[in-house]
Amino acid sequence: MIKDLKIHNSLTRKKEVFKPINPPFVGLYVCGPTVYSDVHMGNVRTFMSFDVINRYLRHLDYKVRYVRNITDVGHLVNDADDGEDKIGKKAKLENLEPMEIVQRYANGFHQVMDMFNNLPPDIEPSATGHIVEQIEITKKLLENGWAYEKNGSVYFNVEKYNNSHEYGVLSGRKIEDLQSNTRTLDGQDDKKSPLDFALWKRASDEHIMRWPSPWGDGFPGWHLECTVMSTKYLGETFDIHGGGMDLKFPHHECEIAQAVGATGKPPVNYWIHTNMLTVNGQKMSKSLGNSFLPTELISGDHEMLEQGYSPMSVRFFMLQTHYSSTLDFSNEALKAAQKGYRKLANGLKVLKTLHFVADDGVENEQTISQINQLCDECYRSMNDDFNTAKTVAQLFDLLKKINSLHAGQLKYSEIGSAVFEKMVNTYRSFMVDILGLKEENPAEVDPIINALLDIYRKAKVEKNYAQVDEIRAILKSNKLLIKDMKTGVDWAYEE
RNA sequence: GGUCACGUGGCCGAGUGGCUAGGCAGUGGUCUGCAAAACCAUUUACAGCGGUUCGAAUCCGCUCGUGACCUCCA
Repeated sequence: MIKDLKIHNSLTRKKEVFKPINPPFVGLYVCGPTVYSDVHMGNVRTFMSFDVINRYLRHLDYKVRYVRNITDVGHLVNDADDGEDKIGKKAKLENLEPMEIVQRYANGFHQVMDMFNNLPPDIEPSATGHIVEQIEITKKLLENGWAYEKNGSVYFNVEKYNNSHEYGVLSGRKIEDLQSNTRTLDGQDDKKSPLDFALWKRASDEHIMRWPSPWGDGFPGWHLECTVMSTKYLGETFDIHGGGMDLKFPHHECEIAQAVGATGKPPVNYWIHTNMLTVNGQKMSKSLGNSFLPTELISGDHEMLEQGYSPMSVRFFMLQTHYSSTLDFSNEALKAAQKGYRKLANGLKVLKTLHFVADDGVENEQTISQINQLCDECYRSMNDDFNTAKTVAQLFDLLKKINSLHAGQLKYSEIGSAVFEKMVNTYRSFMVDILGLKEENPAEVDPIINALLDIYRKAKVEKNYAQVDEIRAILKSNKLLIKDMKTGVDWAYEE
């Protein structure tokens, strides 16, 4: 297996050969959702990108520990001293316990992840489950002199940190620029500098989510949870940390500062940031009101959608683009993706019926080397910073060979059994295991279709074309096609 | 305003110094009772201007345009 994986490291802004700290083990941490509302398709894109990364690392036989958190406290609506917690706010609005909100949206999130065929993480820790650890690291940062307490809140002293370390390494920012550009927000009197961020916040009397601490009742700051949970389960320095590009600053920058402040070590070797999903060129976000929910996309029940699109079509749509590029949503692009996915899925279906049999074909060196190259290129593409778009292109080319075999245009003996097996295995493992594109339609329809096909065959032999056309129409109305080939009759998903 | 990306054919999107990306749509062909599917072939490109180079979509500069981050955000 070709195993020279390169990853674009956001920290160095370069493509680097991936070297795990402790092979074959790999630690992968991805910032999960804040469960105060439904996840939208933009969120889904990020988690899907990391799903493929996780799947590919496993395919390369790395022993991955994939940690993706659930943020259930500490994420504030704004940065003011009396800033409301997102979950607490929603709980008040709906008159529910905060943990009911958390449970509801966490459940929804899991359903969506499952629907798009994302593998679950190995550990899914929550912020509220790690309050003790967050208090401990806050104490440590106070001890080390990187933090200060004011009125029951504890803040990280960014300017002091920047004197001996580089705050802004990840996002490429200079503290002077930040200082001159930071907008003045109301109610930040407790902070020495607007750049400082909260490690621990004092809870006002009406604040629901609160825990006792050495500084009084309060709750942890948002950035702290990821530092605590990533290092707890993956070590003080671990391999890969991922998230959406919009988390680069300030969230991930703060994580680095906290971790370095607490342990003296950089927390992460490779940072991976995925790009945004856009709608008409603009970032999909709840505040802009241009976001689709997964359910809306699938049902087509949204004013901007002309029709519904199946989860696997959407997955394919996203994988046709590199994770680091923006991807724009449009009905045209989605329709094209739906057809493309069906075509690939039909390949998966065809594969089940293909078995190598020695026939009268003559070994064809050119075809053989072509197939070998395509298979190798699948690995090379994925090794090149998880280039799924390029990998998909190889799969389409492999599919042509598979379809040629199926239709009798290419003979088995032209490629030989070894190459045949390689082709079949490569196609299947890249489609199913690595890209996570499974067959969407239930296989249980098979016996009924086969019975219809028997009648169809008989009608064709008897030249009863009226009945032939009728059967085609019946299947077509169920979005299935009949394929007449030299080698026989088969069915396929309509494209 | 600061920082950083991006601008590829009808649409979506890879590529990043010389070698066909791919998908969708279109056109021609093979096959077929007719189709469809499948396969084969094929048309429309690298925002503009200048520079480096034997050679640039790819590197450099400028111009124009779009976006992201700088505030919660995947």
